[in-house]
Amino acid sequence: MRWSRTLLNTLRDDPQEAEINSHKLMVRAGLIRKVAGGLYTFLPLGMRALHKVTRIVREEMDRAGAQEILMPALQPAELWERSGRLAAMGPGMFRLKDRAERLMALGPTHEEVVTSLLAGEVSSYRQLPCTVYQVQTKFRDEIRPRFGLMRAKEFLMKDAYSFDTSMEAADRSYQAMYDAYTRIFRRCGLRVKPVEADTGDIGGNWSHEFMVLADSGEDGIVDCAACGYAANQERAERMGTPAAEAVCPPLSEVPTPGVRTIEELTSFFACAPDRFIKTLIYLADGKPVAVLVPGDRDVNEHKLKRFLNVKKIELAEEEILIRVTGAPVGFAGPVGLSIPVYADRSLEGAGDRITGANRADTHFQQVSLARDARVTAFEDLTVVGAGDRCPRCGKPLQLRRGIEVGHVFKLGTKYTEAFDAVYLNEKGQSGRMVMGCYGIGVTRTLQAVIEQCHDADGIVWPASVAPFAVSLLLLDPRDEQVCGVVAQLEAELEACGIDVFVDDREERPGVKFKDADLIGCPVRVVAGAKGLAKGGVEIRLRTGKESEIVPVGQAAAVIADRVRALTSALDAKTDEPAVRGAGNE
RNA sequence: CGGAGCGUAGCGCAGCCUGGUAGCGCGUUUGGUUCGGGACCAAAAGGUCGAGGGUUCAACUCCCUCCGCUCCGACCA
Repeated sequence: MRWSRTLLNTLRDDPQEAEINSHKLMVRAGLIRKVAGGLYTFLPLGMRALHKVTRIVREEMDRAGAQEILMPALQPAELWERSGRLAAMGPGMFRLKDRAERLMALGPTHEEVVTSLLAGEVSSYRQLPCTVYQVQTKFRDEIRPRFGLMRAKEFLMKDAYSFDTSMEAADRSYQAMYDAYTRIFRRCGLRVKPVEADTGDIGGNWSHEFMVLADSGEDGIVDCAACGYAANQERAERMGTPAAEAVCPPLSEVPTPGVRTIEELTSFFACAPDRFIKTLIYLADGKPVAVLVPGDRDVNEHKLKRFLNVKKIELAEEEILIRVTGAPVGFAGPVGLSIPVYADRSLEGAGDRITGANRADTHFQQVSLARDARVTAFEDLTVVGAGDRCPRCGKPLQLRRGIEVGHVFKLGTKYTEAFDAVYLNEKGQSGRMVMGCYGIGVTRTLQAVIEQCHDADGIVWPASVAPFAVSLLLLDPRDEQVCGVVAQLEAELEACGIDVFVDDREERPGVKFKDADLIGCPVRVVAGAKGLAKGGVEIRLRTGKESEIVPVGQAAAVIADRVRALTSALDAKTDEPAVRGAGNE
C-alpha cells in the first residue's frame, strides 16, 4: 500500500480532547477520528490494526472449539423483559421503537438472544457442550464516555457463550475460554493480569477480569506479591484483624456541636481516625440498613450489595437518615438503632470507640460494640487498599490500576432458567443447561496495546497487530533507480505475505522518519540514493537503535526473517501449561 | 445528574478583562531554492468567531438562554 493513495493525515500536535497517551497517539497517527462523544470512525490504518486483533481473537476462539455466529444488534425488548434485565439495565441501554411502536433495544450484550437461541436449537445432551461466539458492535449509553475507545458508546466486542450439562462441564468450558484469553492477549503483545472480579449486572457466581496494567486504567486492582492473589478492588477482600480490647469504661456522652466529619472529629477528639466507627445509612432495595466501618475506611458498595443479595444499594437521603436515626447528618451511630446493622469484620469485638449518638451535636465515647449496640452481622464490607493484608496469606497487598480488556463469567442457570433452556440426558431426563459468558473489548484491547506499547516518538506496535509489518521509506521519489528498487521490494514482500506501507510522498526525509516513528510499524526499511550507493537498503526495528545495510537482492529475505522472528516471539505456544487459578478452587 | 473548564480557518492556539467588524503557528495550493531526523523564501486559498436572543451607533468582546466537547464526582456522615 502506498501512502500517497491512503486516507491518512498525521498530526503534529496532540488533539485537544485527548487525555491519555494511547488516545493522543491513535488520533495523531491517523487511526481514528472522533464523530461525537464516545463515537469514532476507524480510518484505514486503524481498521487494519483492528482486523489484526479480531483475526487473533477468531483464531483462538476457533482453536478452543467455539463456533462463530452473528446475532442482531437490534433486539426486541421482550427478550429483556423475560430475563428481568429490561429494568436492571436502566438507562444504560439504548431503547427505541419501530414503526409498529414495538419497543426495541440496541444490544449492550447478548445473553438473552443467545440463550433463547440455544433453548430452541439444543434438545439433547449429544449437542453439548456448545460454545458460540460473535464479533459484533455493542451499544451502551455510557454515563461518561472517556479516553477515546476505552469507554465508548459504540464499540466492538467479542462475546462468547458456553452451554453445558453440568457445573463440572461448565467449569471445563470456562477454563478453555480462560486459557484462550491468555493466549489472545499474549499474541496481541499485551501483558495482562487475570484478577478475581465482581459479576455486576451480568449475574452469576464467579468471574475473572483480564487487566492490562496501566496508570491510566479505570479500575483498581489489588494483588499479593507473596501468594499471587489478585482481585478487582470492587471484589477484593482482606484478612480480618479482629479488635481485642477487653476493658471498656461505660458509655459516655460528649457534646460535639457542629462536629460532623471524620476529619473534624479527629481534631476535636485529638485521636486517630480508626478510633471512630462510621455509621452510614443505606437503602437496600428501598429498605434502610446501617453499615458500620472504621473511621479511616470506605464502604465497598459492591460487596455490600452482594452480601445483602439486593438489586440496588444507595446511600439514604438526608430526610430518611433523620427519620431512621433521629439525628442530622454527621451524628448517626449504632446505639439504639431499630434497623438492621451490618458491621465490617474488623469491628468485631471493638471497644472504646467513638460514634454518633443519634442526637444532634452529640457523640458517644467509650463505645463497646458488643455491649452497647445490636449488630445483625459482621462481614467484610470495606474497600481494600494498599498495605491491607492478603485474604489468603496475610502478607501486605499492593494497589495498582488496570484496563479491563476481557471478562469471563460462570453464569450458572440464571439465563437458562429464564429462557427454559433444557436438554434430555442419556436416561431421557430433562436437565437445565449451565452457562458461561466471555467478553473481550476488541476496540479497547487495540487501544490498550498502544497504551502499553509506545514511547516518546509514537506507537511501538507488536508485530502481530501492527497495521503493517513494514514501513518502507522511499526517500527519493524522483530517483528512478530508487523507485525501481522500492517497487521490486514491495512486490517481493507482498509475495511472502508481508504487508508493507510505502511512504512515497514528496516529503523531506526528516518528515518521513518522524511519521514512521509515530505510526510505529515494527520494521522500518529505508531506500534512498545514498543508501544504495553504500550498498543497499537500511533495515531497522522500531525498538532498536542499530540499522543494518542489506544488499537489495537479499533485502526481502532478511526483512521476512525479521518479521517472522518478531511475530513468533508473540505467538502462543500451545504446549505451554494453562495459567493456574482459573476459578476452580 | 451535580461541579469545573473550553467552543475563534482542517489541526493547535492568541484576541475578549478595557466593544470599533479577526490574527499567529502547523497543514493545504502555486512558484523557487533545498533534500538522511518535522527546511527556507515568495505568493495564495480558507472563518455566518458553537446557535439563538438581548444591550449598543457598533458585539469575537458585555448580558441571557440553549447546544456541543473535555475533566472531576457520582456516595463517606
